[in-house]
Amino acid sequence: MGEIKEKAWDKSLEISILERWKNSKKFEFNEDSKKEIYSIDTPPPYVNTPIHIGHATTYSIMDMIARYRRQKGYEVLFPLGLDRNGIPIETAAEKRFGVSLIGIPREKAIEYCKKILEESSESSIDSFYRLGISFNSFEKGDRPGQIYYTDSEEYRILTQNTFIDLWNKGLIIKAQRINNYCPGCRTTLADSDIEYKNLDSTFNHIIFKCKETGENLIIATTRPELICSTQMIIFNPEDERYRHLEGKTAILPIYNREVPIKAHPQASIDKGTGLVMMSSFGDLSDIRFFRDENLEPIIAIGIDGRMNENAGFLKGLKMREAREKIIEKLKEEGLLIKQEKILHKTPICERSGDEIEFIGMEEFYLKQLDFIDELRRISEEMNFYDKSSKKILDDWIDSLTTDWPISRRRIYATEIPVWYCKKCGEVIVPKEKGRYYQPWKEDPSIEKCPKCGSTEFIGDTRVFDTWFDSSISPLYITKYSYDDDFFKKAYPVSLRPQGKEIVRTWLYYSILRCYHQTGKPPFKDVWIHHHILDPNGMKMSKSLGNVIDPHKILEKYGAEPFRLWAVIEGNLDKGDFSCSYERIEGAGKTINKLWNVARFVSILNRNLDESVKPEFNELDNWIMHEINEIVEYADKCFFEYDFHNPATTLKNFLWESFASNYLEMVKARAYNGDKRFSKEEQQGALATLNYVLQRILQIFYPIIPIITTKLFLTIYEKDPADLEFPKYEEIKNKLSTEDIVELNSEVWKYKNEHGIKLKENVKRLSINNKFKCIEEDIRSLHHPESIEYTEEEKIEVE
RNA sequence: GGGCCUGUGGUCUAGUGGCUAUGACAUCGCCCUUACAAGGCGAAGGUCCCCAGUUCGAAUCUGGGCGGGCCCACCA
Repeated sequence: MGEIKEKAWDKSLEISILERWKNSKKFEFNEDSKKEIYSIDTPPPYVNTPIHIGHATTYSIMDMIARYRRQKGYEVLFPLGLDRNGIPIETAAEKRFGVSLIGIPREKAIEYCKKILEESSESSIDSFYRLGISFNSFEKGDRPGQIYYTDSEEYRILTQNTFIDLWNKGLIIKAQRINNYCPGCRTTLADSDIEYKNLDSTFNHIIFKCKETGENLIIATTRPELICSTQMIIFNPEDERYRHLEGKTAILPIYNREVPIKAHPQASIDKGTGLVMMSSFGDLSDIRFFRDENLEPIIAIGIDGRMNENAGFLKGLKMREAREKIIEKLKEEGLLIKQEKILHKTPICERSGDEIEFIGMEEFYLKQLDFIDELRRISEEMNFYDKSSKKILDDWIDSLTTDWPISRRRIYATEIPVWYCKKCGEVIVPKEKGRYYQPWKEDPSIEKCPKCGSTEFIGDTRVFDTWFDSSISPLYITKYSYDDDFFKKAYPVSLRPQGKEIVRTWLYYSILRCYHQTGKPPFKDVWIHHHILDPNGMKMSKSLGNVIDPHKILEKYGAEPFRLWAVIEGNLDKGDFSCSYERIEGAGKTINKLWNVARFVSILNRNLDESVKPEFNELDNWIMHEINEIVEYADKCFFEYDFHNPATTLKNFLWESFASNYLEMVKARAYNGDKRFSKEEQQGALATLNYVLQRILQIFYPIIPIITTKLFLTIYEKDPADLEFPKYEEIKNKLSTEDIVELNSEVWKYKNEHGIKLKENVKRLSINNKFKCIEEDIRSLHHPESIEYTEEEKIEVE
């Protein structure tokens, strides 16, 4: 038994515990353990950006999950992965070194990316350490539980292996399709890479001619540069104004090409002039329209983002320039009769912010539309926390309309392991798995083309979409294709914790990819968290400049007030909540209260006498009963990833029931300075204090592990990490919390109103006879000259 | 345009049919009480967004309206 010396908890005390964890390797994953595995597929944070408050919060909660599961006897797999592939790394390198990675030798470009990765130092790892996150390891390596990089050879090999599998199963298609294309990143994008933004645009009213009647047809469009690729003019079938045009022909201005006019419900009567030019392609709806109507697209924008020969005099211009030029020309010729400013929901690239174009290109696709029913079925097998989050996934699956384009014309990512025969164009995918392929700089491992016998090949220069990598993290951490025995034990992964905003990417793609590889769902449980907002309830974003750096919070308050705040403030799987410095500070008060309660108990423990058998009274039974109710409640909630409600309950218990009421009433008995109590009664008080305190510390341990470890080690010389989660014990009690609180409150109120000091006497106390069993405790706290017991519930003080 | 969520004292929040609506922060008053003044006790503060309905009874259920948020979508 040790005694707590420091008068208050201070964040400087955190370091010794953090060091202890680091040095003891306590949380390392033991592959040989006989325990059931509980695995967590942590979201790999991007390495070149420091973690923000949302990361700090959600990783803290993941840590609570991991620690609780260890208390419950699981072997917990809790690795940290770092995402190091993709466009953000390239962009960072371009910015840092002032170069464009496109157009320079690829080796050089990769070198720049590696340099920026080295420089980015992994400050996030230090933040996780300071938050007390109990990852299995803080060292990089290939053993289960160690830190992994998504750009490591092992990870990239796994990505390529899965591609080879998919290719062999016929699930990869190479096809020329219309794609989302980002002119800034110069690559094809999936629908999930796109967001919509309200941008200013101009509605241009332009004169077309009807060939048969010679009348002017006024058409409003935001994309005049696409007149050259227009293949049809439509109006709504209900639109009286244009019904006579059905089946007639329109003549495009400037280009003088003839296109049919047709009634079609996609045109709405009250938009623009009611006449719409259908171009290839102004937006996604056009793509569907051309497909449905069997129209031949005229592609006018090239992969360099410039107009091509189909645009005639606009050839070579960028889209914006072309728009200006054609507007000028239309004005000159008197064909532009009106311009109005509108806000237009414009598809833009999530990464670069450039406006998306729709361009036909040959890309690799992973089939997904054929599997939608299966994906829905295996999604049913996973438990969602909170349940309502599953709808985000269902909605996304329902809205899929195309297969997943997985090839990107970029540099720093996993290479697509494909070569082409120079002579006949045959696609060559390597047979051998387990090697890292870089087709842009090496030859395939075959001598000659199986089709034409040619010996000359050309490697594909493209890479995979970053999600094609990160979607197999559940396979990687369970050593899929590297260690079959381990994989069998560890897959499916127990938990996927992730943000709601990447349900359509990370979660969805993980389900798709793992389904293709294993036929099974990747996870047992999915915990979807919402967002931490700024103090004004606004989304935090770099552009708004309202991002709160967790380093500042850690420096000011330390990890523990922050961690407690993260679960007290709200239920992150039920909704967003705001970050607030005052509340974090407020949580610090509870940390300090816990410290002092424990300190007080540790001081009272000087009176402990193991040789005396403790005798418990109804006050002791009451508080022991109460803490056991919380043990049971917390166990149930923690199991379902709810830390908020038990933390709130336990916090109130600590302040009210335990500190303000039980401790105050039992002080005299625990000291027993004037020997009013028997030795057995005194030991009953001390045993109860320690019983309750240990349980409080153990329930709080997953949430605030640093202070609870410190206290437990000092007072009880045990590490709570080595202890099981406390078991519920049934303790019969006669008195309730309401009884005790009401009694004390009435007396305190009376004394307060009558200017009587707390240790002074009151004349008479009239209380229900149920309190008789704790008479001495009541006497020693309130000092009544006489006590009357009645049948009434009413409490009277005089 | 569609879907989901949401509206409770100054601020945040609990509360899915029942006594006088929970708690925290902030405010005010009193108090050094053998741990904690980063504490204790107490007080003040609310038309539970609005309207209508169901019910003996509505913050809670239903319909409508207003406000806020998020996601999705083919508006030229």
